[in-house]
Amino acid sequence: MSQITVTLPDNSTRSFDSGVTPQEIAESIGSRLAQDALAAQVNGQSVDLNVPIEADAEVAILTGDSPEGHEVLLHSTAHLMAHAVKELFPDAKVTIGPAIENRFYYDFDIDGTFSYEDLVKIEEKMRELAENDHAVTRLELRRDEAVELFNEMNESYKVEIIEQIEGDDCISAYTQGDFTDLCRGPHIPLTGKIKYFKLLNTSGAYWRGNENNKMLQRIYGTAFSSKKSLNKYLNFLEEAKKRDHRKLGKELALFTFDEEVGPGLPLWLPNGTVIIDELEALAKETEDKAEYQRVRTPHLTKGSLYEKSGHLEHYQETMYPSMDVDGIEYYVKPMNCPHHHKIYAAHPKSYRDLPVRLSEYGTCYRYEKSGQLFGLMRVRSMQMNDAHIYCTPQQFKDEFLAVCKMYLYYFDIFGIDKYQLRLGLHNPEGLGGKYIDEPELWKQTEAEVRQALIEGNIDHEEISGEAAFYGPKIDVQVWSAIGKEFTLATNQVDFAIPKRFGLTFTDEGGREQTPICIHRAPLSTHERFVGFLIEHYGGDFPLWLAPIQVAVLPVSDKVIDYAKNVETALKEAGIRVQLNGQPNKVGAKIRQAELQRVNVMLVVGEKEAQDNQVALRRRFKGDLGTQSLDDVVTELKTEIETRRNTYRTN
RNA sequence: GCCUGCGUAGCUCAGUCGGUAGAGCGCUUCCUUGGUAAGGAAGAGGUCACCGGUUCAAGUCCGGUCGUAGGCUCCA
Repeated sequence: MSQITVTLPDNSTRSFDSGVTPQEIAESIGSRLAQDALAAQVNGQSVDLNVPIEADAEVAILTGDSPEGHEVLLHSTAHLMAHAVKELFPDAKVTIGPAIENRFYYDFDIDGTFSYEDLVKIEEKMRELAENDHAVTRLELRRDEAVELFNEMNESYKVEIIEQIEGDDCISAYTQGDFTDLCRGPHIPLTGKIKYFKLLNTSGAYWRGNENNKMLQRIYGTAFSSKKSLNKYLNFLEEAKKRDHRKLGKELALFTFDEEVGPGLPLWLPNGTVIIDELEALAKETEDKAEYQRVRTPHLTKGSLYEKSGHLEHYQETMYPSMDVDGIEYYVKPMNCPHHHKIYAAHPKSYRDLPVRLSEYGTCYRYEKSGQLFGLMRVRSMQMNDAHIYCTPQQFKDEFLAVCKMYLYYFDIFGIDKYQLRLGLHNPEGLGGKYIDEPELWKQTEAEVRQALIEGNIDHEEISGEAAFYGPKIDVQVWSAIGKEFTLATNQVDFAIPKRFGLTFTDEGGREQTPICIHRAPLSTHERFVGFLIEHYGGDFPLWLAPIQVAVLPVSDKVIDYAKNVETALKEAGIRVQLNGQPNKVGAKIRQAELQRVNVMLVVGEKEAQDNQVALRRRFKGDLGTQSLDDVVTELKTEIETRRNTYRTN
């Protein structure tokens, strides 16, 4: 028998007989590794542990600690769950059951639904099947054999999948006990390797995600290779719930919804409005520096404008129904762009006027389907941090980059470091339908955008079929505390609508030309951005954003007059202050301030009153001793004015 | 929009077998005047989401509507 050389991840090499399996390699390294091994990677390809290796190869043994190994574990646990469901509900048909980030799911076609009690039973059955330690074996079939096998089992969804698998590759299935499932693999070798798992929740899910298809029943679950990491994940889910902006929004009295007002229509309470005002102040300051001009436009507009802009054609289902005014159709506006185009068109433009940058905190209304609404993150009335930049083709790259840089400037202020920039491109099949039919312009604009990003050294990912109907766009994705993904900032290039609106400028040679338009909303909508910030900060806003910046806590009523002086001094310095004059002990007042997440507490008693001092206490830092009132005011003012983001030290 | 769960005081929640509603926090008043996360007492506060049905009797059972939660799909 010939020998082969196996290279391990630490670059060490070992010799084995040809035909050695990853399991045997793991055993030769150590019994602990052999026990923990779930699958292997051979030359970067994930494979089962019992696949013979015939030639020299790079081999990595996968345990649940690696992302790839964890994925195998999750996927195998999905199979275990399907196995359990088939035992308990023989009429259920299996469909798909992939691993997703830290979780897995499996969709079943069953009569009725899964109840919470069913979940408990399924989990029990899974434990039983795991303890039986069934071998998981791979089966390789020709297409016709596979169709026959799954037809016999009456698994029509699997047959549909097999028929759509491309290429002539053999089709694989995995069997454990009485359960066989179509699957590419790899899988763990024994069900006994699955020890720490939990089913999380159920939901409906359309077959292939298409709402015209049958609704299946989905079960989500999770699995880990140790009890510790499972508990860590479950604990993370609990902690995330505490950061949920809907919960914190209620606790901190930031916003509310009212049944009689309507779903998706938030009411901003005074505390939340403070945050919005601060964001607007930041945006105005930044946009002034970048030479934007502010404009205002109406909430209502004739339908004919949206016919011209293409919104009625491309966007109508997310617009509120029209209203009849004097026999003419009007709509509440879903976007500000057509109005801004009209402002551009109000006066003739020379190339000397460009770029024109029009900004507005414009209120828009969008009819989102009821099931889509989600706290502040997806609402039906919203205020955008919107602007449209009109420029010459020569100016385009610089303007585009300046917009991207503005995102990064904001993200730095807010300490947002987990985000992903996505460049959405058109796909040629969508031309004339989803996308404006200008193939050459698409190519040219996309190339320029890509070039601008490269020159600006801005990391991004390109996604085909994700453009706006009038041009390529950049979305900045972020994740909420509970793991939902959202588009925060957005930035779109529009080479089409300015032409439709007849927007022009006169160039150096006296010729009329059409400007390019950049749509941009770096701070998203007020609603979504505040929702995101609540979760980002976990309710502990930096001082400049905090609705209540300072709480003044008199030790007793004897010093209430001095406490009022302190309050006045802070107010005069432009600091948002709350005096707690309740007849309580100072401990109780501190507790109240802490629960409201007030970062700065000024305790004042007779000692402080004597020589104009305050005892400073800060959240996460505790008692910081007595200081002069003037010094504290100066310090706080600086912290607020510089929008410092570093006070939280834990 | 679709599937499933939930809806009781301002908030968090209890309410068993169908017999007309409870706690803690918060709020108001009074007592206490205090030194870094809860001092004490009393009081007010409810169309049990809404509409209808079953029943001698409905917070509880049934149907519908609205809202909300978790998903599917889309999006700022």
